[in-house]
Amino acid sequence: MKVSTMKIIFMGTPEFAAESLEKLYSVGHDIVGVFTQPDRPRNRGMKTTFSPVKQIALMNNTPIYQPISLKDDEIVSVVKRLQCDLIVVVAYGKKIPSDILNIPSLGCINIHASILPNYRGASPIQHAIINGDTETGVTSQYMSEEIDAGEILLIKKTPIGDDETSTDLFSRLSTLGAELLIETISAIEAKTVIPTLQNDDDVTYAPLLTKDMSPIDWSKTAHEIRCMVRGLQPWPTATTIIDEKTVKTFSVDVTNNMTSLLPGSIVSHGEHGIEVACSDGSIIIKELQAPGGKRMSAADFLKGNPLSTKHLY
RNA sequence: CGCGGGGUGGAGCAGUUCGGUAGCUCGUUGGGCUCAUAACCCAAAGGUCAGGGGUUCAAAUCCCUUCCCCGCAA
Repeated sequence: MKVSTMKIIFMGTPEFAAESLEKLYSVGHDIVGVFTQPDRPRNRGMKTTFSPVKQIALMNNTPIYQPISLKDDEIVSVVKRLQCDLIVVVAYGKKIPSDILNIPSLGCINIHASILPNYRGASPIQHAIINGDTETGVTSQYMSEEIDAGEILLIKKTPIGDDETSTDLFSRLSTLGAELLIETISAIEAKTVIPTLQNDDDVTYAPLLTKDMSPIDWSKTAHEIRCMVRGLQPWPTATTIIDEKTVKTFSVDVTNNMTSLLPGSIVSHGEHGIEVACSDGSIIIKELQAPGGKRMSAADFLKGNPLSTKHLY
């Protein structure tokens, strides 16, 4: 793809954003500065690790900025001094104040992992799966004060696979988002895109996921439970309690079996997994993870953990 | 030095509190049974108990230490 280079400031933090940044470099844009969240001690052992975006920026010798807050006159003047044409924000992790949004001549664009105005907010990918949607996508927008409420530039759609987890979708949409970003920049440059206001009537939100959402509610339908299990990965993950152990469930199948047992009752268990009754039939837990242990098939789990309960919670 | 769980034949686990014959559910291999089916029966092989050091007549088990895995928290 032929594009003339543009001076761009990139703001982003996680893996999802890193792919977009890589694509910008590979297409040949001039990245004059990268903003990412400050290094913090994370993970076991509290070791400080660099964000995926920072790692990419380091490899390309781009100046990196990790301000604690963007609402800072000094930061505003730093952004001005970089003299960029465009600011690109992908999963940065903080709101961008209007003082900064107004700086670049071509504006400030953002890649969001849903078909806006659906699923504004922190977890669009997971909510699309949890709700059982069959299609999602990525949207590029001009940024507005209100989060994810800007004028829409371009949209790329993709079907959601029946087996797909949020982890899978994250990976696919980060690639799709990177492609959309490049196309959007070209379109802005060529002035071939007409920004469209979002339709307020269609707005939905995808709030931050929390651990309270983890426990599986067996009184839901098999389909609903399966969507939760797929959507809540890799965090916070759907859980259930087997013999007083809270186990994470990673993979479940919907069966055609009808059962009169109460939701949560174990219908059968063995080589095929653990079959559990829900409101409209049953599902089979195929892959799980016990406390302290690794992820394994339900069949393996049963070899060392014979069930003594007849009910899950 | 953030908190905690774990490492035991090929897989999943018990045994560690209170040191004393290496155990369970599977898998594998051989045989039997059956019209047939690894469904069932019989038998066998397979282990540096994560690594190193120490205590002891004796260590999977107690003490010190290194490495690796997992969860929480951020």
